[in-house]
Amino acid sequence: MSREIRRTMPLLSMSIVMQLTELSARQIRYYEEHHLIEPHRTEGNRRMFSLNDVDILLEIKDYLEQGMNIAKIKKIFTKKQDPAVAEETNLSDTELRRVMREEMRQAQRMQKSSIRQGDLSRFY
DNA sequence: GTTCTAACA
DNA sequence: TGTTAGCA
Repeated sequence: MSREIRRTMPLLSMSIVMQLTELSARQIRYYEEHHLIEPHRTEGNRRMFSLNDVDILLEIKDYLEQGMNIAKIKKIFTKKQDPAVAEETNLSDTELRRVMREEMRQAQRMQKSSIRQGDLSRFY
């Protein structure tokens, strides 16, 4: 079985993922709405998560605990999947970490901005 | 009993 | 985000 399949095979129920990530069902569904995860659906429209989904959720949880809002987290994940950025970061792990640290700093600066987040979220 | 969507305090 | 309503 390929690595990709093991990673994306849908096999986890909502209740399991809730315990694994310690996130509420409300939050998990909300992050799906924002295309941060893409769980499969059963015939009965029930969500089936993959290990990859759980991985992403745990990462989201980390960023959340560091004070980032969905808009900023969304931006980071979008950039991560961007082919151009992927090529840049492929230079080395060290470089990738540098880029991520920069993302974090920028996000935290935004968090402290006097301008209301609601207004800024549109641009991210 | 569990999960889903939609909507509201 | 939590929570609740009404379904499947």
